[in-house]
Amino acid sequence: MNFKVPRGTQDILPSETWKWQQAEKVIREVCDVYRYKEIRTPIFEQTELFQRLVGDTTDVVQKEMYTFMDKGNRSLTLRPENTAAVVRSFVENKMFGYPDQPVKMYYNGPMFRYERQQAGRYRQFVQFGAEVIGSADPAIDAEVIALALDVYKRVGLTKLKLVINSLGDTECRAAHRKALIAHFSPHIEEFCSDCKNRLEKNPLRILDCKIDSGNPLIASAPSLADYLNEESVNYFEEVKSYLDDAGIAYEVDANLVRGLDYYNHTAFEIMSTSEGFGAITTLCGAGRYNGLAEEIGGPAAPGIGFAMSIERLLLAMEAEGKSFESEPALDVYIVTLGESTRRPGFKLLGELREAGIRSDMDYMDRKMKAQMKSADRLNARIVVLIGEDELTEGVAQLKNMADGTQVKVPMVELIEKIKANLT
RNA sequence: GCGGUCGUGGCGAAGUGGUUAACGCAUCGGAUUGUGAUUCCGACACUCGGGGGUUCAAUUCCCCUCGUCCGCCCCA
Repeated sequence: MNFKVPRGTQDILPSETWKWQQAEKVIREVCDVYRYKEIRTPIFEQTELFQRLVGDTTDVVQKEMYTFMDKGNRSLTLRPENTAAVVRSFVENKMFGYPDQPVKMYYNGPMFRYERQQAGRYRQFVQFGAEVIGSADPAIDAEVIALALDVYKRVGLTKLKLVINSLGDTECRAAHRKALIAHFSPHIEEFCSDCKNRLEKNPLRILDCKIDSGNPLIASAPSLADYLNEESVNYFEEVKSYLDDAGIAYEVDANLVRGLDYYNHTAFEIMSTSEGFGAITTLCGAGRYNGLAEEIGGPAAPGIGFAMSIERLLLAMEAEGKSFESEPALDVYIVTLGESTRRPGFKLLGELREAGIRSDMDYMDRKMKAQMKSADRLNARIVVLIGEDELTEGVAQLKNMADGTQVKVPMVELIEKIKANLT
């Protein structure tokens, strides 16, 4: 074979699509209950949108984007995440003028990041996410968290951990940033090369560094929590109390920093605690992004949202031994014997399908025995057998595959009989 | 971008420097002129990811390359 899927991508085969459809069905149902409406934005956007909103210093923008020039010499990028696009659409379509505020939306679709593949990480992956734009009510933060958790709950996941933190507003982040630079600067030589770069660009990320996590300067670093202003502290307290009221357990991690620049105030992650899940345990990442709409010329419109990977949701289900209900079985398999019976069989097949009965027949010119085998393998509940004799008699054999019983039924009554047998 | 691992039929999986590359599953045909199980019989890789080299001889040794999976960074 000369062709292969591009690295980091995968085919989702017919034998696998059922569980994807089930996962997506759960998502739609939960979002419907929460009154979130689906939004579908393009797969690619202007490169600058991501540079501006996701942030120039982030790994996503610096080394993970699929960027290309189109024939009009425009720089476009396959979306690495979808919040930027949703905010763009919110502003572009003047959703801030909608009477029902805040605007609650969800999306589900492929995202692209140029990374080396490993368990639970792909170059093309599917993210489901929800965004609420227009409200800065701490209750909506709790609602968004609850929505994400409900999806996991509905697919049966229980080994989860919710971690939250407050990143504060721009004012406290600036003060904290200054303090971090002052703290690390004198000793920056002790840190890894990435952290040296982070010092000026985004010192907050040093706290998150896995390489330098043992360095005592990390533990002694000024905590963002100490720099939160009163408003930010109050907001965070409110969010937590809403979670408490909702009976949602969480863990506060002062070092939780998200990888994208636009986050402020509430940040959270949902991780799998299932053993043997692999190195990557983050199922869902999220945060509040007040000010993002203004960043691209829109009005002040605070927002919050999360994104979760369907691949990882499915992996987590597997790790916890959870699965969806199995696919519905084939109702009827038509077995024909002899050339003259094929056309009547095919005609019957059409009638069955018109009646909404899941049915199929042989297209491989198989012998009768092999057709029966096919019916068995396909898990057909009923086999309708038409031979030359049945044809001249105007009947068909109706065989119940579960108990092996077989009755002769006049063709005119066949569909009714089958329906009765299937219920 | 870095590190490790692996690459044999549709799938799983042995194997050896040398005459016809095990086996299991699946598939197809037959034993059974029109019936799903089991059993039995038969069929099914001019070829061992690709290229180059060493050798009388390479699937097996060496190099390169492509790809897989896993891990690091980072993330979903």
